[in-house]
Amino acid sequence: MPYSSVSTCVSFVYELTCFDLLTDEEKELVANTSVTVNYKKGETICKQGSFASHIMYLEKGLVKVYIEGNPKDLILTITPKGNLMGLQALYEGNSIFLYSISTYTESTVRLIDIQIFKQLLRKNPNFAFRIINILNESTSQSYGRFFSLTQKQLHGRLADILLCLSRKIFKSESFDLPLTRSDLSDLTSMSTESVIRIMKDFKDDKIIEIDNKSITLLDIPRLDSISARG
Amino acid sequence: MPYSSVSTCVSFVYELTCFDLLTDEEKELVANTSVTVNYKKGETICKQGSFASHIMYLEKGLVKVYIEGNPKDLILTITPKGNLMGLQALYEGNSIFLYSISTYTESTVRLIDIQIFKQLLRKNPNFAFRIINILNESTSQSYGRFFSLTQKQLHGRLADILLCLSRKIFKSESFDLPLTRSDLSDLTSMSTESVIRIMKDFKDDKIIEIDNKSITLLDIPRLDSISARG
DNA sequence: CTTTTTTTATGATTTGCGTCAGTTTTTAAT
DNA sequence: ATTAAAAACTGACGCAAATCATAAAAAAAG
Repeated sequence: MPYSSVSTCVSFVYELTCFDLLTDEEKELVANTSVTVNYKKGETICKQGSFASHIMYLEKGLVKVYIEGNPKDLILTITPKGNLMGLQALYEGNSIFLYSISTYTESTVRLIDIQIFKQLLRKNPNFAFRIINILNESTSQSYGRFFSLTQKQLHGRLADILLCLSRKIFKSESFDLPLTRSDLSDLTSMSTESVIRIMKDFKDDKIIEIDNKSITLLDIPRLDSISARG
Repeated sequence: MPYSSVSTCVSFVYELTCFDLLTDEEKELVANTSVTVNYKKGETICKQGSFASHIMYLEKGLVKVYIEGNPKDLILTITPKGNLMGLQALYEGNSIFLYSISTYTESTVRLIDIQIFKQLLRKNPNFAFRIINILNESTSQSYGRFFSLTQKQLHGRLADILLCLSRKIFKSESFDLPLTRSDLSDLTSMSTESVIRIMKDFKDDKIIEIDNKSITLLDIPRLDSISARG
């Protein structure tokens, strides 16, 4: 199962910094032309289909990137602080957001004018190449998630998400989840009831421990095995 | 249903030409350092997980780009001639293919050394920006397919694929399918039997006409409606 | 042309998982 | 503290779609 080790929930690509590749002059240009905005929990940062005037950099918080659907949305990634968002809107012509983004927790976003960003791409090839790297890393993760959601059944999908949250977002086998079971059901493309049932299965099998919002992964090898078997 | 109009099967992004942005000198470099290779029907062009030494340009044929899974593969896109493949392997360090590619029909591929391609990206910012465009267009289509496969049920998924084949690949409402029902089942993430049954449903409802390998879309508005309803 | 293999087709059976309906617990608001 | 609302949980039920079994048709190989 080649994709079992690939992250299936997050865009954590942007630990690849890109701004350090800019000249001092270019950095200053970005600093002078960008602004930061605060969002409360649950607010929408950008809306699918709307005109993309900015590239966004998440300075603080946790957000979801999702395609709006009826009746259910498809969550593409969870993105923690330190990451660029909206890069897929970079086109030569006018561009629109492919997805909506809203916050799980209180967040701070730096808005970088997309024209200035494009200008940097055209002026600074190393910067452009770095952005290509970031886009490709993001695509790689997107494929991992794609595979998980289309080829695995419920237990495998939930195992994937728990492992990914633990490894990529919280970097600990024990963490406080700021997501509801309903959020998890969106993430795994399953019903809320199924999330609850499978969480209970995992708990009964001593694979995880749940205390209210706190989750501890007790048996990661078994989660990996469940993920691999699908 | 916002993604109903998005293509759900093909990477047809590369009608955006990129080579015309190269200088004559750069074009010559590509011409002198690349080779073409012929593949028979069913052959593998590149293998997921292997070292990516080349970017590939499909000069002739029809191929599938897919993630290998057990027991079923996940087809990411169908790609017709005139398109670049393997761009997602562009990394600053050594890179591996995220997916395998194999041919549906006899195909010809131009292999462009990945180091030379990277060199072009670093030297020619307009070229690099065009590649970003192509990658983003590809991602956009990938999301459309992602949405289709995860949020729609069988009839909607098959309608999506038939519409996409008609509009993007064959550019006609009548075409000879070089794919088997089993290929279609891989494309739609359903069982072969389900493909056959739903094709029959569509045929009985006079939505499509099937004569052996030849398919004609008789009622495209209804297919659109089935696609939109999921 | 004949045989073998692949593909297409169809019905019967099973099952994974969503939906619904109702209860308990937690969180938020007053 | 009290009430209201949201989230978590549980069981019963139904259905979409996979699996299984088997046969017919088409394609490929001999």
